[in-house]
Amino acid sequence: MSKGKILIADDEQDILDIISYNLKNEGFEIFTATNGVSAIELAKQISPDLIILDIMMPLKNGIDVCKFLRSNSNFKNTIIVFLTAMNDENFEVKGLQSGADDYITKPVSTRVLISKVNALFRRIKNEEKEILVAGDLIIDRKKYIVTASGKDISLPKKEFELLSLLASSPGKVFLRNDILEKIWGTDVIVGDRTIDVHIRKIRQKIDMDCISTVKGVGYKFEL
Amino acid sequence: MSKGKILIADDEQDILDIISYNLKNEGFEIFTATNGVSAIELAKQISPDLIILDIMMPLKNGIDVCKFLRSNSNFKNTIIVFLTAMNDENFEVKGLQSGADDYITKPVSTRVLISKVNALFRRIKNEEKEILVAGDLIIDRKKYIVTASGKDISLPKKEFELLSLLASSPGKVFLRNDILEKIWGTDVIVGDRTIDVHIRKIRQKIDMDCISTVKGVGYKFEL
DNA sequence: AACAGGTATTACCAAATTGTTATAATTACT
DNA sequence: AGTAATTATAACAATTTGGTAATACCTGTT
Repeated sequence: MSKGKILIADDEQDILDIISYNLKNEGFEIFTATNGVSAIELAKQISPDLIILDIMMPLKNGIDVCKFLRSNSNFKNTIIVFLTAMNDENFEVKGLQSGADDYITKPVSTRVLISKVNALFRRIKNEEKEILVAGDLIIDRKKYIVTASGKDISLPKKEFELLSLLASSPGKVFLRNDILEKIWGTDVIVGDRTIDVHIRKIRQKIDMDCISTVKGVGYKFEL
Repeated sequence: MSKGKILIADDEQDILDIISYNLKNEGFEIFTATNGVSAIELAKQISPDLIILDIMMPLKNGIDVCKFLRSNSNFKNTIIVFLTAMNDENFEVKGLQSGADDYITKPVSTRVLISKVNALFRRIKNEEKEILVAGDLIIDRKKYIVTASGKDISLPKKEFELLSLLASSPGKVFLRNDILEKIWGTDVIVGDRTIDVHIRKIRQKIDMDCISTVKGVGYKFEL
């Protein structure tokens, strides 16, 4: 059984080859596309676990592909990451805003690539884990209890869920919309500042510096 | 009676010592092995409830040990977890694929270790136990009798079942829905306040402070 | 039919949680 | 540096939730 299906889209054949080769060696099942349109086609057919998208591609660029996929509920649980050139600072934000989970900067070493991919796959499993551990923080989803530096902290439901969500994918930036959808649901409408306030309360209660703000995008949990 | 048998296999004596010490303190019965082969031998002899395996060990590595044990029906219900070094991204996935239930990253803090192990044990601690003991409370499911601080308390059916359910996984928060489903069944529809009232009666009768409310979530039994 | 034990419902109250608003602080951009 | 956009904060308001006690309902028994 393969470790998972990965779709890679890039217009440079060399890059496609290198990445494919290495990830195949790691035991992943690899599919490739050389432009945005065929990336989408292929994605629909094979339902990959992870999609690696180059930004600049013919027919449809990576960001548009990502937006399209994200708007399709079939890909709600698909991990999408971008391949970006080192210098393009902007794409990082744009990429994250379009709903990507992470990005990888080109050129990328084999080792980094592999460990990133493995880390991303690990995330899938984390979301349903009973106990999340991050540094000094233990989040016990069964007991509904958070332990920070040995002290039990009881968070009310919303705060707990929010922290739990963020901590389920350390490093991943969660868009405000995603957070709203996952914690509040689609039908409930709450004001703009609601998330901030909850984030603040969490930061206050567990006094660790582990939730950081990514302006214009969202929040992420880290270390 | 010990809280359970744990076999720890690691080639570094230091780690063995630290983990053993802490888990013994927690009331577990500890056995150790320093290589894969003797881990298997020992496992056969003592039938541990939980096996903690280092990946890199002499003679037979942790993954192979795990695969072997999993192929043996005697160990179908044994919990197997890996100890992995932080940087070994690969092994986590491979480990889980080989049939392990979880993994613990090295170095691990005492606190994390203990809560993980306890959580794992909670998994096997069946909800079908005949007699539940929690502190001063004895719940005899066959006789339908609860004894608190030596005094017998007779609870009516629903109250008994409710207490019995909560006490079957101390610490775990039971959602109202779960409770309704397990005690009342899916087809019966009862009002919103029903659970509360029963909880109240239980609290009243056994006068201990052992059922706590997690607002918006449910109830849990503790100490 | 009246009773009794167990179970469910209701309505009201208190309290915790959650959401909003207005204002300050920060950041990003020109 | 100045401006606009975004986020942080604190105080407040609204809502939800659970606790409580009294009451009604069932089912089987006498």
